[in-house]
Amino acid sequence: MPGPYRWRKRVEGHFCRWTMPREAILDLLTRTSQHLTAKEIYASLLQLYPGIGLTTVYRTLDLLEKSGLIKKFNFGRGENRYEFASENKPHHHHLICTKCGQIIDYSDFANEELELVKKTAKHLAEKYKFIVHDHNIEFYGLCQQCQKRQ
Amino acid sequence: MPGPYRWRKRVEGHFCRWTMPREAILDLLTRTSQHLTAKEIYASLLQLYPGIGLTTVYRTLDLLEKSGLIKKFNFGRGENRYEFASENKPHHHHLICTKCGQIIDYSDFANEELELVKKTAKHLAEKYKFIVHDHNIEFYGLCQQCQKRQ
DNA sequence: TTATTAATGAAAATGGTTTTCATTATCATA
DNA sequence: TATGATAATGAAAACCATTTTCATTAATAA
Ligand SMILES: [Mn+2]
Ligand SMILES: [Mn+2]
Ligand SMILES: [Zn+2]
Ligand SMILES: [Zn+2]
Repeated sequence: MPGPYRWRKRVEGHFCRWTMPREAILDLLTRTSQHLTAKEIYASLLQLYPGIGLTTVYRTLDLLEKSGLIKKFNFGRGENRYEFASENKPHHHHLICTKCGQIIDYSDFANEELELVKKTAKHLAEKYKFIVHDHNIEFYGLCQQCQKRQ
Repeated sequence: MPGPYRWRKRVEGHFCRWTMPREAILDLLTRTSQHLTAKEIYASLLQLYPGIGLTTVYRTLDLLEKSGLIKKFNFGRGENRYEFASENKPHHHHLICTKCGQIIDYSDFANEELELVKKTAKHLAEKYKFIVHDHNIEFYGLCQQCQKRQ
């Protein structure tokens, strides 16, 4: 019920009404570096905001994604994961451990990668008349811990 | 019940027993250029093999994927899609239309891409002690038809 | 303050996938 | 070729992330 609505101004125009659950969900995502599922977000907010519903979490995540404030990922483990996105935050991709599910953000070789991505996107636009809006790059393998334990 | 079991020899060692459903599913995937869902495979085989069960399709796809004969993709539309994979088949990535779901294979700039991927993988191995086994690149956007209609 | 109606949350529904379990079919062995 | 051990199958039920429904609540404009 409280809430200074820190995000209201930055979010104006995207939403008809700005509410407590929306504030809480967006705020949580801006504070964590993790890639959370809807259930994890729900569980985390339940302490602060006992009345919140999982349905609202799903609906809010959809809205936030559609307005470009967050990004949705499916790392192939059944549930979607979300992370905050903004212009300030540097463009990055993911390293996914196929054993434990750990996700590492990396942005190495961002320039070279961007160059290749741009070039490819331009080429694909010509060859297939396909307009590229976004791209996704991910590496799959084993994290350090999972290499150790066999 | 018939079936010359065309794939048995190439598949030896991966499976305890080679069966009609396994032959049929693998054969279908080698014959199509599409990225099929379990249900699509099931529907397609039902004509040829009326007794087949969707459960078996799911189980077989898991096995085929684990033995590296096919690849599993989640293009963010709820169901997984599968495609045949082999050394002969050139390495490629995907262009996904976010409106109609069409999937286009492309392998342009494969050399440059592979170079960057290798370099990045090596760097990530050093920096994060992460062993890269595979990678995935996809472009999202609008196909030609979907650009036209609106 | 009030009225409008967008947003919420509980419960039920949905849909892809997995599990269970009795039956069937494969294949090594005789 | 016949046989037995057991891997594989398929129908039904369970599972689980997500969506839909609908009565209630709360945000905002007037
Ligand atoms: Mn990330
Ligand atoms: Mn493909
Ligand atoms: Zn790991
Ligand atoms: Zn399209």
